Amino acid sequence: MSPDRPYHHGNLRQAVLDEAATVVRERGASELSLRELAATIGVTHAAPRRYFPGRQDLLDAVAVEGFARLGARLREAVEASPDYQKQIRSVAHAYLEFTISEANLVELMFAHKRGAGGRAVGESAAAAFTPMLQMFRHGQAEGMLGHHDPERIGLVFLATLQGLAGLVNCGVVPAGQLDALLDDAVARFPHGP
Amino acid sequence: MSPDRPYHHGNLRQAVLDEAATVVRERGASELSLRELAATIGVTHAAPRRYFPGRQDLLDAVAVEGFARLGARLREAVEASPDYQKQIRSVAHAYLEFTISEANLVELMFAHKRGAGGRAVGESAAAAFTPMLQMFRHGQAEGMLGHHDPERIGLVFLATLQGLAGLVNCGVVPAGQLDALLDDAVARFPHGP
DNA sequence: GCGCCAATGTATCCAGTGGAAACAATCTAG
DNA sequence: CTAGATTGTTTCCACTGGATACATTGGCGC
Repeated sequence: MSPDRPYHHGNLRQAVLDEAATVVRERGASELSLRELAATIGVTHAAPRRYFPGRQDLLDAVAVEGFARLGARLREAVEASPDYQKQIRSVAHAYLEFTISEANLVELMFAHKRGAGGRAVGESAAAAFTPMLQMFRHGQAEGMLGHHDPERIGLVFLATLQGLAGLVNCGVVPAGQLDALLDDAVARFPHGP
Repeated sequence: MSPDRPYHHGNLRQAVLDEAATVVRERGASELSLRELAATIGVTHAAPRRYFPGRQDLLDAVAVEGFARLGARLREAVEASPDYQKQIRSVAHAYLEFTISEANLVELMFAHKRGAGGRAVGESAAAAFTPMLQMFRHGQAEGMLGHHDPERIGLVFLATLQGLAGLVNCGVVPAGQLDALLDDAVARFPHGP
Protein backbone atom coordinates (compact mmCIF):
# COMPACT_ATOMS: atom_id res chain seq x y z
CA MET A 1 0.00 0.00 0.00
CA SER A 2 1.23 3.49 -0.73
CA PRO A 3 2.00 5.18 2.59
CA ASP A 4 1.11 8.60 1.17
CA ARG A 5 -2.58 7.80 1.00
CA PRO A 6 -4.69 8.00 4.13
CA TYR A 7 -6.12 4.80 5.50
CA HIS A 8 -9.61 6.12 5.00
CA HIS A 9 -10.50 7.14 1.49
CA GLY A 10 -13.01 9.70 2.65
CA ASN A 11 -15.53 9.22 -0.12
CA LEU A 12 -15.22 5.64 -1.18
CA ARG A 13 -18.85 5.04 -1.89
CA GLN A 14 -19.10 7.83 -4.43
CA ALA A 15 -15.73 6.97 -5.94
CA VAL A 16 -16.82 3.37 -6.45
CA LEU A 17 -20.13 4.43 -7.92
CA ASP A 18 -18.50 6.86 -10.34
CA GLU A 19 -15.85 4.45 -11.49
CA ALA A 20 -18.45 1.71 -11.91
CA ALA A 21 -20.58 4.02 -14.02
CA THR A 22 -17.59 4.85 -16.18
CA VAL A 23 -16.71 1.21 -16.75
CA VAL A 24 -20.31 0.33 -17.52
CA ARG A 25 -20.55 3.16 -20.00
CA GLU A 26 -17.33 2.30 -21.76
CA ARG A 27 -17.27 -1.47 -21.63
CA GLY A 28 -20.67 -2.70 -20.54
CA ALA A 29 -21.99 -4.10 -17.29
CA SER A 30 -20.81 -7.62 -17.99
CA GLU A 31 -17.22 -6.41 -18.14
CA LEU A 32 -17.31 -4.79 -14.74
CA SER A 33 -14.86 -6.47 -12.38
CA LEU A 34 -15.12 -5.54 -8.73
CA ARG A 35 -11.47 -6.34 -8.16
CA GLU A 36 -10.21 -4.31 -11.08
CA LEU A 37 -12.47 -1.46 -10.02
CA ALA A 38 -11.13 -1.51 -6.47
CA ALA A 39 -7.60 -1.61 -7.82
CA THR A 40 -8.01 1.48 -10.03
CA ILE A 41 -9.45 3.36 -7.08
CA GLY A 42 -6.62 2.16 -4.93
CA VAL A 43 -8.31 0.07 -2.26
CA THR A 44 -8.60 -3.61 -1.58
CA HIS A 45 -11.24 -5.56 -3.43
CA ALA A 46 -13.09 -6.14 -0.19
CA ALA A 47 -13.41 -2.48 0.72
CA PRO A 48 -16.29 -1.54 -1.62
CA ARG A 49 -18.28 -4.36 -0.06
CA ARG A 50 -18.94 -2.12 2.92
CA TYR A 51 -21.20 -0.05 0.67
CA PHE A 52 -22.31 -2.56 -1.95
CA PRO A 53 -22.63 -6.01 -0.40
CA GLY A 54 -22.78 -7.74 -3.75
CA ARG A 55 -22.01 -7.06 -7.33
CA GLN A 56 -25.69 -6.69 -8.19
CA ASP A 57 -26.17 -4.00 -5.54
CA LEU A 58 -23.51 -1.90 -7.24
CA LEU A 59 -25.04 -2.42 -10.65
CA ASP A 60 -28.46 -1.49 -9.27
CA ALA A 61 -27.03 1.74 -7.90
CA VAL A 62 -25.51 2.55 -11.28
CA ALA A 63 -28.86 1.87 -12.91
CA VAL A 64 -30.67 4.14 -10.47
CA GLU A 65 -28.20 6.90 -11.20
CA GLY A 66 -28.77 6.32 -14.90
CA PHE A 67 -32.53 6.68 -14.55
CA ALA A 68 -32.04 9.87 -12.58
CA ARG A 69 -29.98 11.33 -15.41
CA LEU A 70 -32.45 10.15 -18.04
CA GLY A 71 -35.31 11.61 -16.04
CA ALA A 72 -33.55 14.96 -15.88
CA ARG A 73 -33.05 14.98 -19.65
CA LEU A 74 -36.67 14.16 -20.30
CA ARG A 75 -37.84 16.82 -17.89
CA GLU A 76 -35.69 19.42 -19.61
CA ALA A 77 -37.04 18.34 -22.97
CA VAL A 78 -40.64 18.69 -21.80
CA GLU A 79 -40.09 22.01 -20.11
CA ALA A 80 -38.27 23.47 -23.10
CA SER A 81 -41.57 24.44 -24.69
CA PRO A 82 -45.23 24.66 -23.71
CA ASP A 83 -46.31 23.44 -27.13
CA TYR A 84 -47.29 19.78 -27.22
CA GLN A 85 -46.13 19.30 -30.80
CA LYS A 86 -42.68 20.58 -29.99
CA GLN A 87 -42.55 18.76 -26.69
CA ILE A 88 -43.17 15.36 -28.18
CA ARG A 89 -40.43 15.85 -30.77
CA SER A 90 -38.07 17.21 -28.18
CA VAL A 91 -38.71 14.32 -25.82
CA ALA A 92 -38.30 11.77 -28.56
CA HIS A 93 -34.97 13.21 -29.62
CA ALA A 94 -33.74 13.48 -26.04
CA TYR A 95 -34.72 9.91 -25.31
CA LEU A 96 -33.06 8.49 -28.39
CA GLU A 97 -29.97 10.61 -27.95
CA PHE A 98 -29.49 9.43 -24.38
CA THR A 99 -30.38 5.85 -25.07
CA ILE A 100 -28.01 5.50 -28.00
CA SER A 101 -25.06 7.46 -26.67
CA GLU A 102 -25.34 5.55 -23.39
CA ALA A 103 -26.21 2.20 -24.90
CA ASN A 104 -24.36 0.09 -22.36
CA LEU A 105 -25.82 1.98 -19.44
CA VAL A 106 -29.35 1.73 -20.81
CA GLU A 107 -28.92 -1.98 -21.39
CA LEU A 108 -28.12 -2.32 -17.72
CA MET A 109 -30.99 -0.07 -16.69
CA PHE A 110 -33.56 -2.20 -18.47
CA ALA A 111 -31.98 -5.55 -17.72
CA HIS A 112 -32.67 -5.44 -14.00
CA LYS A 113 -34.35 -8.62 -12.88
CA ARG A 114 -37.72 -7.69 -11.54
CA GLY A 115 -38.50 -9.20 -8.21
CA ALA A 116 -34.86 -9.10 -7.16
CA GLY A 117 -33.54 -6.30 -4.98
CA GLY A 118 -34.05 -4.10 -8.01
CA ARG A 119 -37.16 -2.58 -6.55
CA ALA A 120 -35.38 0.74 -6.11
CA VAL A 121 -34.46 0.53 -9.78
CA GLY A 122 -38.08 0.11 -10.75
CA GLU A 123 -39.12 3.10 -8.73
CA SER A 124 -36.40 5.30 -10.18
CA ALA A 125 -37.50 4.19 -13.64
CA ALA A 126 -41.09 5.16 -12.94
CA ALA A 127 -39.91 8.51 -11.63
CA ALA A 128 -37.88 9.12 -14.78
CA PHE A 129 -40.89 8.56 -17.01
CA THR A 130 -43.39 10.74 -15.18
CA PRO A 131 -42.46 13.97 -16.98
CA MET A 132 -43.30 12.24 -20.25
CA LEU A 133 -46.57 10.87 -19.02
CA GLN A 134 -47.56 14.28 -17.72
CA MET A 135 -46.82 15.68 -21.15
CA PHE A 136 -49.45 13.35 -22.58
CA ARG A 137 -51.93 14.39 -19.94
CA HIS A 138 -51.43 17.99 -20.98
CA GLY A 139 -51.66 16.96 -24.61
CA GLN A 140 -55.01 15.40 -23.97
CA ALA A 141 -56.19 18.45 -22.06
CA GLU A 142 -55.38 20.48 -25.16
CA GLY A 143 -57.43 18.06 -27.22
CA MET A 144 -54.57 16.51 -29.15
CA LEU A 145 -55.24 12.93 -28.20
CA GLY A 146 -58.94 12.40 -28.53
CA HIS A 147 -60.57 10.41 -25.80
CA HIS A 148 -57.76 7.90 -25.34
CA ASP A 149 -56.20 7.14 -22.00
CA PRO A 150 -53.09 9.33 -21.93
CA GLU A 151 -51.36 6.82 -19.69
CA ARG A 152 -51.68 4.12 -22.29
CA ILE A 153 -50.64 6.35 -25.13
CA GLY A 154 -47.64 7.44 -23.14
CA LEU A 155 -46.55 3.88 -22.53
CA VAL A 156 -46.96 2.93 -26.17
CA PHE A 157 -44.93 5.98 -27.15
CA LEU A 158 -42.26 5.09 -24.64
CA ALA A 159 -42.20 1.55 -25.94
CA THR A 160 -41.74 2.77 -29.49
CA LEU A 161 -38.80 4.95 -28.54
CA GLN A 162 -37.22 2.25 -26.43
CA GLY A 163 -37.70 -0.33 -29.16
CA LEU A 164 -36.25 1.96 -31.79
CA ALA A 165 -33.18 2.55 -29.66
CA GLY A 166 -32.81 -1.16 -29.08
CA LEU A 167 -32.99 -1.97 -32.77
CA VAL A 168 -30.35 0.64 -33.54
CA ASN A 169 -28.09 -0.48 -30.73
CA CYS A 170 -28.14 -4.10 -31.81
CA GLY A 171 -27.56 -3.24 -35.44
CA VAL A 172 -30.91 -4.24 -36.91
CA VAL A 173 -31.53 -0.64 -37.89
CA PRO A 174 -28.67 1.43 -39.34
CA ALA A 175 -28.15 4.65 -37.42
CA GLY A 176 -28.61 6.70 -40.57
CA GLN A 177 -32.25 5.69 -40.83
CA LEU A 178 -33.01 6.77 -37.30
CA ASP A 179 -34.20 10.30 -38.00
CA ALA A 180 -36.62 9.18 -40.67
CA LEU A 181 -37.99 6.44 -38.45
CA LEU A 182 -38.31 8.84 -35.57
CA ASP A 183 -40.35 11.21 -37.70
CA ASP A 184 -42.55 8.32 -38.72
CA ALA A 185 -42.97 7.30 -35.11
CA VAL A 186 -43.70 10.76 -33.74
CA ALA A 187 -46.23 11.39 -36.48
CA ARG A 188 -48.38 8.63 -35.02
CA PHE A 189 -48.95 10.31 -31.70
CA PRO A 190 -50.77 13.57 -32.14
CA HIS A 191 -53.74 11.85 -33.76
CA GLY A 192 -56.68 10.19 -32.11
CA PRO A 193 -60.07 9.17 -33.46
CA MET B 1 -15.94 -41.61 -15.93
CA SER B 2 -18.78 -44.08 -16.34
CA PRO B 3 -17.49 -47.02 -18.37
CA ASP B 4 -20.96 -47.66 -19.79
CA ARG B 5 -20.90 -44.55 -21.93
CA PRO B 6 -19.03 -44.57 -25.21
CA TYR B 7 -15.97 -42.41 -25.49
CA HIS B 8 -17.55 -40.46 -28.30
CA HIS B 9 -20.85 -38.86 -27.49
CA GLY B 10 -22.04 -39.04 -31.07
CA ASN B 11 -23.95 -35.78 -31.11
CA LEU B 12 -22.16 -33.53 -28.69
CA ARG B 13 -22.61 -30.33 -30.61
CA GLN B 14 -26.38 -30.59 -30.67
CA ALA B 15 -26.53 -31.78 -27.06
CA VAL B 16 -24.49 -28.79 -25.95
CA LEU B 17 -26.61 -26.41 -27.96
CA ASP B 18 -29.85 -27.83 -26.58
CA GLU B 19 -28.71 -27.81 -22.99
CA ALA B 20 -27.37 -24.28 -23.38
CA ALA B 21 -30.70 -23.13 -24.78
CA THR B 22 -32.50 -24.72 -21.85
CA VAL B 23 -30.29 -23.04 -19.29
CA VAL B 24 -30.58 -19.67 -21.03
CA ARG B 25 -34.35 -19.98 -21.13
CA GLU B 26 -34.68 -20.95 -17.49
CA ARG B 27 -31.94 -18.94 -15.84
CA GLY B 28 -30.68 -16.36 -18.29
CA ALA B 29 -27.53 -16.12 -20.37
CA SER B 30 -25.45 -14.66 -17.58
CA GLU B 31 -26.03 -17.77 -15.49
CA LEU B 32 -24.76 -20.15 -18.12
CA SER B 33 -21.67 -21.99 -16.91
CA LEU B 34 -19.74 -23.96 -19.49
CA ARG B 35 -18.41 -26.29 -16.84
CA GLU B 36 -21.78 -27.02 -15.30
CA LEU B 37 -23.22 -27.52 -18.76
CA ALA B 38 -20.53 -30.01 -19.71
CA ALA B 39 -21.06 -31.83 -16.42
CA THR B 40 -24.81 -32.29 -16.90
CA ILE B 41 -24.16 -33.64 -20.37
CA GLY B 42 -21.51 -35.93 -18.99
CA VAL B 43 -18.34 -34.76 -20.70
CA THR B 44 -15.32 -32.78 -19.61
CA HIS B 45 -15.57 -29.04 -19.61
CA ALA B 46 -13.06 -28.84 -22.42
CA ALA B 47 -14.98 -31.09 -24.77
CA PRO B 48 -17.58 -28.57 -25.97
CA ARG B 49 -14.72 -26.30 -26.95
CA ARG B 50 -14.21 -28.44 -30.03
CA TYR B 51 -17.48 -27.01 -31.35
CA PHE B 52 -17.72 -23.65 -29.61
CA PRO B 53 -14.26 -22.19 -29.12
CA GLY B 54 -15.44 -19.61 -26.63
CA ARG B 55 -18.39 -18.91 -24.46
CA GLN B 56 -19.64 -16.20 -26.79
CA ASP B 57 -19.68 -18.54 -29.76
CA LEU B 58 -22.06 -20.81 -27.90
CA LEU B 59 -24.30 -17.92 -26.89
CA ASP B 60 -24.31 -16.68 -30.49
CA ALA B 61 -25.43 -20.09 -31.66
CA VAL B 62 -28.25 -20.09 -29.10
CA ALA B 63 -29.29 -16.65 -30.29
CA VAL B 64 -29.33 -17.75 -33.92
CA GLU B 65 -31.51 -20.70 -33.00
CA GLY B 66 -33.79 -18.32 -31.15
CA PHE B 67 -34.19 -16.05 -34.15
CA ALA B 68 -34.96 -19.07 -36.28
CA ARG B 69 -37.78 -20.06 -33.94
CA LEU B 70 -39.08 -16.50 -33.72
CA GLY B 71 -38.98 -16.22 -37.50
CA ALA B 72 -41.00 -19.41 -37.83
CA ARG B 73 -43.65 -18.09 -35.42
CA LEU B 74 -43.94 -14.82 -37.29
CA ARG B 75 -44.20 -16.58 -40.62
CA GLU B 76 -47.00 -18.77 -39.29
CA ALA B 77 -48.78 -15.72 -37.95
CA VAL B 78 -48.60 -13.95 -41.30
CA GLU B 79 -49.65 -16.97 -43.31
CA ALA B 80 -52.57 -17.72 -41.03
CA SER B 81 -54.74 -15.28 -42.92
CA PRO B 82 -54.62 -13.29 -46.15
CA ASP B 83 -56.32 -10.32 -44.50
CA TYR B 84 -53.95 -7.53 -43.53
CA GLN B 85 -56.03 -6.47 -40.53
CA LYS B 86 -55.95 -9.95 -39.12
CA GLN B 87 -52.32 -10.48 -40.01
CA ILE B 88 -51.08 -7.47 -38.13
CA ARG B 89 -52.96 -8.50 -34.98
CA SER B 90 -51.81 -12.05 -35.34
CA VAL B 91 -48.19 -11.04 -35.79
CA ALA B 92 -48.32 -8.66 -32.86
CA HIS B 93 -49.72 -11.33 -30.56
CA ALA B 94 -47.23 -13.92 -31.76
CA TYR B 95 -44.33 -11.55 -31.26
CA LEU B 96 -45.35 -10.54 -27.78
CA GLU B 97 -46.17 -14.07 -26.77
CA PHE B 98 -42.77 -15.33 -27.86
CA THR B 99 -40.86 -12.39 -26.51
CA ILE B 100 -42.44 -12.53 -23.08
CA SER B 101 -42.55 -16.28 -22.59
CA GLU B 102 -38.93 -16.48 -23.73
CA ALA B 103 -37.76 -13.31 -22.04
CA ASN B 104 -34.30 -14.56 -21.16
CA LEU B 105 -33.68 -15.90 -24.63
CA VAL B 106 -34.86 -12.69 -26.27
CA GLU B 107 -32.64 -10.66 -23.99
CA LEU B 108 -29.71 -12.66 -25.27
CA MET B 109 -30.85 -12.39 -28.88
CA PHE B 110 -30.91 -8.61 -28.79
CA ALA B 111 -27.88 -8.15 -26.57
CA HIS B 112 -25.38 -9.39 -29.11
CA LYS B 113 -22.58 -6.92 -29.52
CA ARG B 114 -22.66 -5.72 -33.07
CA GLY B 115 -19.32 -5.87 -34.79
CA ALA B 116 -18.23 -8.90 -32.82
CA GLY B 117 -18.50 -12.38 -34.28
CA GLY B 118 -22.23 -11.87 -33.99
CA ARG B 119 -22.58 -11.22 -37.67
CA ALA B 120 -24.38 -14.50 -38.12
CA VAL B 121 -26.75 -13.40 -35.38
CA GLY B 122 -27.53 -10.19 -37.22
CA GLU B 123 -28.27 -12.06 -40.40
CA SER B 124 -30.55 -14.53 -38.65
CA ALA B 125 -32.36 -11.61 -37.06
CA ALA B 126 -32.92 -9.97 -40.42
CA ALA B 127 -34.20 -13.26 -41.79
CA ALA B 128 -36.64 -13.61 -38.91
CA PHE B 129 -38.15 -10.20 -39.58
CA THR B 130 -38.65 -10.52 -43.33
CA PRO B 131 -42.09 -12.16 -43.12
CA MET B 132 -43.29 -9.16 -41.16
CA LEU B 133 -41.81 -6.65 -43.56
CA GLN B 134 -43.39 -8.46 -46.47
CA MET B 135 -46.71 -8.25 -44.70
CA PHE B 136 -46.40 -4.47 -44.75
CA ARG B 137 -45.53 -4.49 -48.42
CA HIS B 138 -48.71 -6.43 -49.09
CA GLY B 139 -50.60 -4.09 -46.83
CA GLN B 140 -49.44 -1.16 -48.86
CA ALA B 141 -50.32 -2.92 -52.08
CA GLU B 142 -53.84 -3.22 -50.72
CA GLY B 143 -53.87 0.49 -49.98
CA MET B 144 -53.85 0.21 -46.22
CA LEU B 145 -50.75 2.27 -45.61
CA GLY B 146 -51.04 5.30 -47.83
CA HIS B 147 -47.88 6.31 -49.59
CA HIS B 148 -45.50 5.61 -46.73
CA ASP B 149 -42.42 3.46 -47.11
CA PRO B 150 -43.56 0.03 -45.92
CA GLU B 151 -40.03 -0.76 -44.80
CA ARG B 152 -40.02 2.16 -42.40
CA ILE B 153 -43.48 1.43 -41.11
CA GLY B 154 -42.49 -2.16 -40.53
CA LEU B 155 -39.47 -1.15 -38.51
CA VAL B 156 -41.44 1.28 -36.39
CA PHE B 157 -44.03 -1.41 -35.78
CA LEU B 158 -41.34 -3.88 -34.85
CA ALA B 159 -39.79 -1.34 -32.52
CA THR B 160 -43.11 -0.77 -30.80
CA LEU B 161 -43.62 -4.48 -30.20
CA GLN B 162 -40.08 -4.99 -29.03
CA GLY B 163 -40.27 -1.98 -26.75
CA LEU B 164 -43.57 -3.11 -25.30
CA ALA B 165 -42.14 -6.52 -24.53
CA GLY B 166 -39.10 -4.94 -22.94
CA LEU B 167 -41.20 -2.72 -20.71
CA VAL B 168 -43.26 -5.68 -19.57
CA ASN B 169 -40.24 -7.88 -18.99
CA CYS B 170 -38.50 -5.31 -16.84
CA GLY B 171 -41.61 -4.58 -14.84
CA VAL B 172 -42.33 -1.03 -15.96
CA VAL B 173 -45.61 -2.20 -17.46
CA PRO B 174 -47.74 -4.71 -15.57
CA ALA B 175 -48.57 -7.75 -17.67
CA GLY B 176 -52.27 -7.18 -17.18
CA GLN B 177 -52.17 -3.97 -19.19
CA LEU B 178 -50.49 -5.61 -22.13
CA ASP B 179 -53.58 -6.47 -24.16
CA ALA B 180 -54.96 -2.98 -23.92
CA LEU B 181 -51.63 -1.47 -24.89
CA LEU B 182 -51.28 -3.88 -27.75
CA ASP B 183 -54.67 -2.86 -29.09
CA ASP B 184 -53.64 0.76 -28.83
CA ALA B 185 -50.40 0.03 -30.63
CA VAL B 186 -51.89 -2.03 -33.41
CA ALA B 187 -54.56 0.59 -34.01
CA ARG B 188 -51.85 3.00 -35.13
CA PHE B 189 -50.70 0.97 -38.09
CA PRO B 190 -53.51 0.58 -40.58
CA HIS B 191 -53.81 4.33 -41.07
CA GLY B 192 -51.85 6.56 -43.38
CA PRO B 193 -52.47 10.13 -44.52
C1' DG C 1 -7.62 -57.44 -42.03
C1' DC C 2 -4.25 -53.59 -40.75
C1' DG C 3 -1.96 -49.51 -39.65
C1' DC C 4 -1.93 -44.72 -39.71
C1' DC C 5 -4.11 -40.23 -39.21
C1' DA C 6 -7.59 -37.04 -38.15
C1' DA C 7 -11.36 -36.34 -35.10
C1' DT C 8 -13.04 -36.28 -30.58
C1' DG C 9 -12.64 -36.24 -25.50
C1' DT C 10 -9.68 -36.06 -21.19
C1' DA C 11 -6.43 -34.39 -17.62
C1' DT C 12 -4.22 -30.77 -15.81
C1' DC C 13 -2.74 -26.32 -15.32
C1' DC C 14 -3.50 -21.07 -15.11
C1' DA C 15 -5.13 -16.36 -14.05
C1' DG C 16 -9.02 -14.10 -12.67
C1' DT C 17 -13.64 -13.49 -10.25
C1' DG C 18 -17.14 -12.81 -6.49
C1' DG C 19 -17.71 -13.79 -1.93
C1' DA C 20 -16.87 -14.70 3.34
C1' DA C 21 -14.52 -14.14 7.57
C1' DA C 22 -11.08 -12.68 10.79
C1' DC C 23 -8.14 -8.93 11.72
C1' DA C 24 -6.03 -4.00 11.82
C1' DA C 25 -6.23 0.96 11.56
C1' DT C 26 -8.78 5.02 12.28
C1' DC C 27 -12.30 8.06 13.86
C1' DT C 28 -15.57 9.69 17.34
C1' DA C 29 -18.55 10.02 21.39
C1' DG C 30 -18.44 10.03 26.21
C1' DC D 1 -8.22 9.24 27.19
C1' DT D 2 -10.45 5.34 26.42
C1' DA D 3 -14.26 2.24 24.49
C1' DG D 4 -16.80 1.16 20.62
C1' DA D 5 -18.21 1.79 16.03
C1' DT D 6 -16.43 2.67 11.08
C1' DT D 7 -13.74 1.68 7.50
C1' DG D 8 -9.99 -1.06 5.10
C1' DT D 9 -6.94 -5.11 4.87
C1' DT D 10 -5.60 -9.97 4.68
C1' DT D 11 -6.38 -14.27 3.68
C1' DC D 12 -9.04 -17.88 2.42
C1' DC D 13 -12.59 -20.45 -0.71
C1' DA D 14 -15.17 -22.37 -4.70
C1' DC D 15 -15.81 -21.48 -9.21
C1' DT D 16 -15.21 -19.79 -13.99
C1' DG D 17 -13.33 -19.54 -18.85
C1' DG D 18 -9.43 -20.61 -21.24
C1' DA D 19 -4.98 -23.10 -22.95
C1' DT D 20 -2.23 -27.03 -23.69
C1' DA D 21 -0.58 -31.65 -23.76
C1' DC D 22 -2.29 -36.20 -23.84
C1' DA D 23 -5.49 -40.44 -24.55
C1' DT D 24 -9.02 -42.85 -27.04
C1' DT D 25 -11.57 -43.77 -30.99
C1' DG D 26 -13.31 -44.18 -35.78
C1' DG D 27 -12.46 -44.25 -40.64
C1' DC D 28 -9.69 -44.38 -44.86
C1' DG D 29 -6.10 -46.23 -47.85
C1' DC D 30 -3.71 -50.22 -48.52
